[in-house]
Amino acid sequence: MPQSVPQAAEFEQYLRWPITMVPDPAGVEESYARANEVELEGLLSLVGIEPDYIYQSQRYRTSAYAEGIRAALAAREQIRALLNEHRTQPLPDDWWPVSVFSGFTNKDTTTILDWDGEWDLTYRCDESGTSETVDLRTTALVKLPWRIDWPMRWQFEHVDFEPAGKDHHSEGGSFDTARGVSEQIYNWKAPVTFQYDFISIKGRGGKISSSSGEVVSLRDVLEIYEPEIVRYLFAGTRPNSEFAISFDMDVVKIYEDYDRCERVYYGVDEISEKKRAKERRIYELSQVHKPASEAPFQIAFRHLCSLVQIADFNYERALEMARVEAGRPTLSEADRVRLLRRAACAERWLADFAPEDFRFRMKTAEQGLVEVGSAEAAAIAGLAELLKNQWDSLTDKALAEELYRVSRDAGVEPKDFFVVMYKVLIGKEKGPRLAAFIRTVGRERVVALLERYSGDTSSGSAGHGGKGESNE
RNA sequence: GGGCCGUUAGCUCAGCUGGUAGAGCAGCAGACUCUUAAUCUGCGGGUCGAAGGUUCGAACCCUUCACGGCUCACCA
Repeated sequence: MPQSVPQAAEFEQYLRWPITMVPDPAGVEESYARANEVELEGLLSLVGIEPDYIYQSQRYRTSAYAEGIRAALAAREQIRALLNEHRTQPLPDDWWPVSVFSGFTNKDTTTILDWDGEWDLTYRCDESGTSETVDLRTTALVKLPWRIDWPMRWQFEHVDFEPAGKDHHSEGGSFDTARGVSEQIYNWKAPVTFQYDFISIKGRGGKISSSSGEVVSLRDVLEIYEPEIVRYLFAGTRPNSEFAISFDMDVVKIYEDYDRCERVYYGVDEISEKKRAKERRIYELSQVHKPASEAPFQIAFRHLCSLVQIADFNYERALEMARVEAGRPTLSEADRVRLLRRAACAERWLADFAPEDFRFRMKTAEQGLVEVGSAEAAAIAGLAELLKNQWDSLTDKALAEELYRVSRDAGVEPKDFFVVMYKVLIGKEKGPRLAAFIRTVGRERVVALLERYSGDTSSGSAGHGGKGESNE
């Protein structure tokens, strides 16, 4: 019973039913099967995949496969022999190349009694003990098992290209037997194929496991990665090699890799001609829409993580900070849309997967003060003074130097001063590189936080404390 | 048991149709005293899992072996 079904007990009754007849647990779609289709189709379009869908359930429901099913029945012994080639246990004597759902209980617990050589199939419902004869041309109850269903559909839909996972491509796997069935029974040449490897998930903190039943879907991936980057993961990896979609620190690296690929594509980064051609192609394949004519404005993911937090998760403000930093007059609408989504991914990642070191929240003037010693208070006051008076002339580098000067003037070890500053600004002992951080946060906000320490002083002491927990 | 895929610098991996090996991260050093995977610069010699073979020449081809992982023989 999948985790996505909250009413597990109530749904017990549908076990062994065709999934197309099981109701949607959410009560929205016509069936559980359809609900899953709708979900997937919606997600696929987000990454730019918009196929014409063929619904097998409709094919079966309308008896479109009647000919194919009859052909399988007629070739019963031939198919049995083909399948037995790769089986440890030969198929039992009463085996038929079809499976039947009971018209009485909807379950697949049935026994086939007879086939008349044409369209009539007689079966018994094991639970009710009732028998009936159905016509293949009108019934929706008769299906082909996978290894026969697959080749039958190759012929029916005229499939000439179908890659598949390595489970199908193992010797004796379903592609193997399907090829035989397709060519010998259905007179259809097996499609061109290749084998792709599996994709795994990394960095979800051990929660993901088959035993817990937690499943990671494209939806989860898209909460962390932009659609283009999801495509990039696939475009940049050979199909037949395994890779993992990471939710841990690798996320930062993947974003950086993608951004570099983008810069190469637009000729911003120089690279050898050989590699360039490859990177360009990977970039093209990664796009959901046509690549823009101009290089998009980039904000590094890791930097955006900081900006988004400084801006208290107001994405627009985060982008505005980045724009100002980069000295750009404006942001194009396309850039805005893209970066807002990236900001949302950053927030999601910070909340769910980022190491603690990445996370912080700006202190507000309403929050209580942290304890600081008198010397430290003096240093803070000195810095506040400096920021008020010389803000416009301070570069990152100049400010960094001033930080040392200010703290030494007040008789505070720079190392301790940094700790105090982080506590004052974000309530932690560490944080982003201080000088650049202060400049990004902005004068008003920093000064407002610092000036609160100008008045009375208490005799606290700045404590130390190791902090090095990382999850793995 | 069969099949597939790996085994390249500490780590993660690139190396197209063979010409004697590379990128990121870490690490080290330096940008006046530094703080996290948000700055910049310089530095890395690893018997390319092992042994044979083909070749003028192999990490890339062939054979065998070792180790690791996945997969099939139930189901869609």
